[in-house]
Amino acid sequence: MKKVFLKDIARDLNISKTTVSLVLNNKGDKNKISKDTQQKVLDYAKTHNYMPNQLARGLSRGKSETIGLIIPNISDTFYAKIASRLEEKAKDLGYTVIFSSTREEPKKEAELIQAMLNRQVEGLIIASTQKNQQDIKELKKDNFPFVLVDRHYPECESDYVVVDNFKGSRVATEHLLNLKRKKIGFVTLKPGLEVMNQRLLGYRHALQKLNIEPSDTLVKELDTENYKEEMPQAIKELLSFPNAVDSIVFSTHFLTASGLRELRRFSIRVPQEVAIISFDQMSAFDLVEPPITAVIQPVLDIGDIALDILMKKINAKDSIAYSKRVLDTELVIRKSCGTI
Amino acid sequence: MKKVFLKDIARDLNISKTTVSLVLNNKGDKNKISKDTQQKVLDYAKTHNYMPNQLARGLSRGKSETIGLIIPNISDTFYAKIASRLEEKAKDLGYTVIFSSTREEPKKEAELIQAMLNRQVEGLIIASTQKNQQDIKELKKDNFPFVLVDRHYPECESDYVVVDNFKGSRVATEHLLNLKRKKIGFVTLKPGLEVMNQRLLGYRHALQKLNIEPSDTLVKELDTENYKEEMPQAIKELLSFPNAVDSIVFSTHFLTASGLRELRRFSIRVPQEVAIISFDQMSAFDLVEPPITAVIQPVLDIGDIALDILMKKINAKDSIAYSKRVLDTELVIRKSCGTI
DNA sequence: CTGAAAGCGCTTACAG
DNA sequence: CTGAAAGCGCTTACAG
Repeated sequence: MKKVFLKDIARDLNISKTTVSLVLNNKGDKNKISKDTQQKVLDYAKTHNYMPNQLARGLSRGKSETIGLIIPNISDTFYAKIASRLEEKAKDLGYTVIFSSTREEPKKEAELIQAMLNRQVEGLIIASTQKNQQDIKELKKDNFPFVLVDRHYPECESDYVVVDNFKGSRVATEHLLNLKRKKIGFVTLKPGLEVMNQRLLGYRHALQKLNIEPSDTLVKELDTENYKEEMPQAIKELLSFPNAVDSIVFSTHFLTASGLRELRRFSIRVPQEVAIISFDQMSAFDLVEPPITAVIQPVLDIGDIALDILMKKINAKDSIAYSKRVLDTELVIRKSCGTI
Repeated sequence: MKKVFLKDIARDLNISKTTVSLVLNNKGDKNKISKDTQQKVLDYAKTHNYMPNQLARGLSRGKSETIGLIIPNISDTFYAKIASRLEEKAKDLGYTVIFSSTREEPKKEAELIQAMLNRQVEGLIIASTQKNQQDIKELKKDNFPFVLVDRHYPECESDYVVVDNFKGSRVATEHLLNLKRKKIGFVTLKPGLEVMNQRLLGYRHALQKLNIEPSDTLVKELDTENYKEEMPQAIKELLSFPNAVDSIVFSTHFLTASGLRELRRFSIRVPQEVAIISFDQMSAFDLVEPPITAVIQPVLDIGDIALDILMKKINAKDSIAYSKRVLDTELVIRKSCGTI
């Protein structure tokens, strides 16, 4: 199959490249190209399987029909689901998505944004490291279309779609309190992510409402890279004096999985001795023993809404107001918190 | 930040675009551009944050520095991991990866391949629907660099890196047999995927070696789309006359998860009444009760090797011999098969 | 040492 | 109804 170009069609049909291009872009009627010519072009293109070079087209029209997705890690189920959804939706709109992972490194995030811009993406969807306000501001200044997902910069106005982390975490903690748990531990990641901070605040708030002063020793902050190594110590400390927790809130799915492994190793019965609850989940959390009660995020909605907003931005001539969406989480009660 | 182009640098520095381009592409020395000029260009580029338009560059050089990844579904943990690995490695080589999901539809696969070619990807990594030999052959004929992962076409020579599904499944079944299980069911997807076929054959082979004739009623083939709806019936049939299985092999991770849910619903004790083993796994399979014995695939290796092969193909002037890699799986024994 | 010019494969005002 | 020409932003033989 020889590759066929515009000029080949033009030559073989004895017409100009202009005419061919117009017809192929459905601008034949508007430009009053005779039905006859149009048909000839269409037929030729079909039989010779003509396919335009998107690089050339993009360069010429100044648009690439590509959007970029920047996330911490495509192999995290949460982001993979968002990516999957975005890709499906975007394809329907004629857009391709290119993705890249930051591995939580702000430097990489900065590079990736640049790389994507170089590739002339028309818009960006970013789950930021939240340590890169600089570049986000830059994008804003250039009026470049982008929407933040999962994580945004509270001090820096922009389009975003996130989840109410504070509330989700508060509700989770209250669930434990309602079940008469008093000593509630909180296992999370080292500060740096506003998302995690909000979850911590939600936990604190729930306790304070009941006049329980949340002791700092009840909060364990692990390193994103080394959480598996640090988990045993964290769990051990939570289990012993002065903590001796009767329940633990884990601030994200992989911490829950890791924490549960340790609880098992210490032969702690869940939920009898220690109840656990997870912010966010993995696909087998309902099969785990006990099935894990979790705060669920509306992943698909996040993808849908983010793309909607982005497309609006891309297609808007003038700058339009920011869309700020904060979605609710859902508490799925299984068995890891027991009953009263 | 105004965007700056080659011509801007040339104008401001009073030199030609040629010189600027040469310097920026590290061809300054080779072309004997004076150190002085080079430095000026570099400085200017740096301070003005010059970034080349990749569309233009790609068009001009005839290469896009992009590779395409076509998979059934990016939100499947298996493919997500491959994607993650590929992306990381590719980035180091200066390549961007664009991905798209086929949702197991051969028609979509065909479209996606075309779309990627239009975008001038330099190579393709494909986990095919295995119902699209047509397009694969086309790629071969055009001598276009591509490597098949996870699934290949046995009758159609090409580069590929897959796993020994037959052996993996045989080993899994033998594990059950060694534990004195006699009535072994097999839950898989409807025919169409050679991968699944191999796993079925591996299961059959293990039984036949012990002169057990594998009854067809022991094999349940579910629909990829509706497996959740079909699972209850399948499990029910396996549990009752004439099957009354004492163990089940599930041919892929999500079937295992779904099947286990049903076994629970029927209050079947695993592994006492029915042992289960899973081909492929999910991240929480070690936390499930009982922790699930599984055949593990070397995902990272698949990604690494596939990319290696692809890059070799891309960089080869002449056509080179096909690389056909069949990797071994690993049996991770946990508790879902019990002991003797 | 450096530059003018052609070319990559398209699109699109503009002219007739 | 249709075409010649310029242009998108680069790269790269070629000439001097």
